[in-house]
This record gives sequence, C-alpha cells and structure tokens, in this order.
Amino acid sequence: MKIRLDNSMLFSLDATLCCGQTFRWEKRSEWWYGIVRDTVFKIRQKKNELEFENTSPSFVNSYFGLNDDLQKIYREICKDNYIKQAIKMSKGLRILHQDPWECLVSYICATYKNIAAIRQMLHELSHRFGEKIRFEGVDFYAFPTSEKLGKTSVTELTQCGLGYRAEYLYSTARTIYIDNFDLKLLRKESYEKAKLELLEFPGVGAKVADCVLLFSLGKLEAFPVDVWIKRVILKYYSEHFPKEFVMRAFCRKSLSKAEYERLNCFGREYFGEYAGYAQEYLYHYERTKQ
DNA sequence: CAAGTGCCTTTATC
DNA sequence: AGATAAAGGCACT
Repeated sequence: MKIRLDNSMLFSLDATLCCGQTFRWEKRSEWWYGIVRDTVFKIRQKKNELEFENTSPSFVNSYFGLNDDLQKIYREICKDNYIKQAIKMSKGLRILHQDPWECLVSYICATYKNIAAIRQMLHELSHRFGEKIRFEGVDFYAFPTSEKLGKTSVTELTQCGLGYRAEYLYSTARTIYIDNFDLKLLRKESYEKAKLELLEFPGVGAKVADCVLLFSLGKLEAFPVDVWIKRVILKYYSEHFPKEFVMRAFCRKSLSKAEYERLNCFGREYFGEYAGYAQEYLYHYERTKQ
C-alpha cells in the first residue's frame, strides 16, 4: 500500500528512524522493518511516496506522526539561528507515536548507556522474552509484555546485559502487570500529572519520564535533557543563564535535580508548546554534525 | 592493541 | 537542600 505525501507534508523516514528516539527498527536494503505490538511491517520512502506492507494507512499516519503540522511546528520553534540550522539539517524528522510500554522500558534501560548498547539490550530482551513472529521467512520478536517481564526474575533480566537496571525494570514490570496499569490512559492527562505518575515507577527520573511523555504519550511540550542537550544549551544558549550556573553545570558530569529542572524549564518556555520537537532536532544535530 | 572515557541517569546516602 | 558515590558493560578512540 502507498501514501502520497504532498509538498506541505514534509517527512523523512530515515531521519525519523535514525535520530535516536526509537531503537528497534532495522534497515535492509531500502526497506525499514519494524515491530509494533504484535505486528511486523516494512516501509520505504521514495521521494513523495510512502510504501508499506502488512499495516494500514491509518496506523502509518498515526505512528509516524504524519498528522503533526510540521510547517507550523517549525514556525513555532524557530526562535534563533542555531535551531534553524538544526532543522535545516534534518528536514522532515517527526516525533513517533511509540507504544508507551515499550518506550518506558526502552528509556529505563537507556540510562547511562549509548545507543548501540541500548539496541543490544532491547534486542536481547525481545529475543528471550518476546513472541517470535515470522515475516518473509525471517524471525522477528515482539516486544515482551509487562506480564512476561514481571514473571521472570531479576537474574534473567540481568543476563540481558541490563546491569543495575534489571531491578528497576523488574519492579516496574511487576507493578504494571499486577495493577493492570494502562499507560495509554496517561495520554488523556496533562503533561504535569502524567509526569508525576511516571515518576512513581522505579528507574524513572525526570529525564526518562520526559522521553516517555514525548515519544509515546503525545506530550510535545516535554523537553528531555540528556548530556547532549545539556551541552547544546550550555554552549549555544548560555546567555539565558548566569555565568556561574553555566560554569558549574559544565564541569559536572551529571545534572542535579535542580539543574535538570532549570534546563528543562528553559527549553519549554523558550521553544514553546512544541519544545519536544526542538529538543529532537537539537539532539540529532549535535550528534551528527561534523 | 590496551586502557581510558563516555554513555539520551537514577537512587541511596550522607 | 545539595553534594557525592555507586551501579553493568559496551563502544569508541
């Protein structure tokens, strides 16, 4: 099946899947293969056309955020020359609407890891605990459910290379499974309320919560601050902070809670209701330029 | 090639 | 409140 993208509907499949917001997509020749919930599907882009198999146009529209008005978002977040450059570099990058459970697990695992390592952990988790799905003669693995992960053991999770994250994931999975907690319901809550609820889960701090809110719960105002974004703000937006604050934050390896709050609030106030989009463009730009 | 550094941080403990 | 340490292990240089 195909979707035509008219000129106003800026979209780059590659930028969207490569920018680091999602970890399990695989590119084989020109097709991208993905597993969302219990379905494997593939998709490719040819200029102004999206072609896909084994899924529906409405799912593609929703999952890839094709309903977001990118032109409007660019107008809103384009506050200065630096973000302008970042946007120019990754035109058509969109925030995905990921599955909240998979997203939550992904970012609990992501703390203090690089992207290659995160991919490996999630692959291992899926391979061991996810349902096998055959597609085009190849074995894929669905993302394991909270029930499945809540019923394993910390030891088995540790064997997936999770390290100290195994305990957090185990408790979170158990809570969600036993309480029958529906993460999707957080979509209806405000950003602040949904964030407070996410912070209750072990292994979820402000940064992880903001990622889940942005990448799976439709909170486009969320502005996750990781080490890259921290550097971007301190380097290119330092005039918005006292010199002393910038110096101190630069020297420290990790952010204190107060420092996180300060950078996070700056992002949301400065870039506005689509701050999350600004974050993703800045993040991707900082990591790929040069 | 070995060894060091860094990684989309959170939590526990002062 | 605010600082500090500890917690896998992989990837990159």
